[in-house]
Amino acid sequence: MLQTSARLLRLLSLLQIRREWSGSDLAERLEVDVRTVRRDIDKLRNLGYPVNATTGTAGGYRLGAGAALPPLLLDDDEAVAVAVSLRTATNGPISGIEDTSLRALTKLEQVLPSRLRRRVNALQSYTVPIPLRPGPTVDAAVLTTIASACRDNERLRFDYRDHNGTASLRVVEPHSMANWGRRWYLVAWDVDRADWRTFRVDRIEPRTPTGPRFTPRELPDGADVATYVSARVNSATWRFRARILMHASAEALSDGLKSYGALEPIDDNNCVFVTGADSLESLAVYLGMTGVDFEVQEPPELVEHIRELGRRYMRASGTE
Amino acid sequence: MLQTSARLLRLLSLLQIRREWSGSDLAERLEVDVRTVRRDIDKLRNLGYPVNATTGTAGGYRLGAGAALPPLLLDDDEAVAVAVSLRTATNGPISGIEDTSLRALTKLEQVLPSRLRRRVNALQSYTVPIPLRPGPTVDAAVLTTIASACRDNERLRFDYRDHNGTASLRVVEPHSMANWGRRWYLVAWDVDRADWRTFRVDRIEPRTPTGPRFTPRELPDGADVATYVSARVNSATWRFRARILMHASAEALSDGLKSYGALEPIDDNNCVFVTGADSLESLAVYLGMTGVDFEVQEPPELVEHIRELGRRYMRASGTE
DNA sequence: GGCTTGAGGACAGGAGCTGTCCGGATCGGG
DNA sequence: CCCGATCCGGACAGCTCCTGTCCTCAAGCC
Repeated sequence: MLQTSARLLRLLSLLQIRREWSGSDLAERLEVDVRTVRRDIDKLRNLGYPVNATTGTAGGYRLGAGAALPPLLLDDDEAVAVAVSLRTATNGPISGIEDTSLRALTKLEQVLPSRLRRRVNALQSYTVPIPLRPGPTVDAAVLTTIASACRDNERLRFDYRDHNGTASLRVVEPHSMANWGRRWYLVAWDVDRADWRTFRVDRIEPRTPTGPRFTPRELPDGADVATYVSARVNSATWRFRARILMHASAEALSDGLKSYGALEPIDDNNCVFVTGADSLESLAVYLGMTGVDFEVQEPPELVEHIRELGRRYMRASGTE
Repeated sequence: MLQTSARLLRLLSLLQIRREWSGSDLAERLEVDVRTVRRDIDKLRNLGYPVNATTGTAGGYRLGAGAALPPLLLDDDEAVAVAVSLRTATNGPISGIEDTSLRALTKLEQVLPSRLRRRVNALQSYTVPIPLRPGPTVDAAVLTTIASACRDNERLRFDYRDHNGTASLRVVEPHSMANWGRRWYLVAWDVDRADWRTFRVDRIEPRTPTGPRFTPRELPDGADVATYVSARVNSATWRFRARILMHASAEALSDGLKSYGALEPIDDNNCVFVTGADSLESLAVYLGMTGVDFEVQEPPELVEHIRELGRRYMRASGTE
């Protein structure tokens, strides 16, 4: 019965909007009898969604936290907020959830009405262009395009700049994407070259529309994606590797720095911070945030950037 | 029929997992006849969800973007990713969606199974504690607690430090929260003081559990929340206001700085950057990111922080 | 103890769901 | 050009189960 199913969804939606509902309130909103509401609540419970009820004068129904997640019923604004947040998270400061965020984002964007998509894009343009972590950021729209193609086994055409800067047009059968370090990689079968290739996503410019569907291939030697990608890009994750002697204990710095690199304790007043970066400028700025004195051990070029920054600050403070 | 409703949800879920499904695939997964699948697809269409179908050999069903957003069916990992992203967004670098993110987050956390909630908290602890924007950050857990209480008309008890640092225990009937500048404010009826009060959320430490429900009151003079809050906190948004003379054109800096403050053009090589901050240290660091020479016009105390930062960089580069 | 709220059994009428069988339309490939 | 695969939708019979009504019981709150 269409009415019944739709009503169940509406009921779930109502229970998500406000915590506590009385049976008669729900009956009024759903335009059915109170008895039917009770039965619907029962149905939800049978479906695994825990609806807690309290009797008495201040009684009512409330949706609780159960074993499984009920379908999320978002309104327009909320959907936009979720999409924008997820887009930021795929480039974001929290490591370990980039690929899952991307999966959720792909799911959401597939069904996002176009008027909402426009709002997401508009809001996204306010994103802070100065990355908190050094390194290039990847366009979230590109990520979702590629992720969809991977998921749906659709051929992909894109312009690619390789590490020398030479451009080429590629037609590939995308296999999967991997998040390594701060970068995204696409593993795909290059149709023209008839071989497997690994592409850096920040160098990809997809062309629309995507191509026809294909039957997926196995990776050579039955390798899984993580090992395959790491074997190929391991060495080249960062342009620069840096070692900094910090004049503070490893514990004191741990909160702020541990997600950016490794801290090797020396004594109560010193430790070594090992990290990587693509841009020495941003690394130099970042070191200033720590509020701690430091000495650069590697790379020597970093010293020059730090001296330049120091001079700029001295000029700004009028102490040449 | 319970089976039917559940099957509709599963169908919607399947259509969100993969883009393209053939009718027989769906029939197999749902363990019903192909004819029933067709009827279910029809039901979804009647419910307003656009399911596009293509005929022919490479045909199939796919869920399209329609007028309304279908219920999102997330798996565990995705739900965690969404929650973490939203939590970050409430403190995040994108202005204009904080309150909506919070609403969506409240919705999600209410139904989040506890095992997932633990994972969200674990991941959240990796959040970068150095804020990109100057100013205190607010704990997302506190925000959702207060937002729930506002939504459900439940009394709230919390410890509060006022601007002098004196602590007090408050019992309030929360009315609503507002996001102003980089801060969160709670507008509430203070039960003990029998009057309206505005609290800064970053100074609130909620006590559990929340109190009993109450019947909501109107704000005095029928004011709306935005004007009410802005009238009270307008002057005190930032601890410091700063004017910086930047040695670059306003256009050149616009991309990076416009969301942090106002840029007043002077000529092709100079402009004034007007902004606010709670911490002069972070403002000093932030100015270094611009890569441009500058002079501080206000406040004078900022100069000292900049000089200190400059000295630290000079020491680090071995140029005392 | 009275009031309010949720829980749930019984029942009758009817709405709608399901599987089966069928003919039609469209697309792609041999 | 034809064949096979796919989606589309009407007809029909059987039967599930949904809905409103009426009723009794249990649990909180004042």
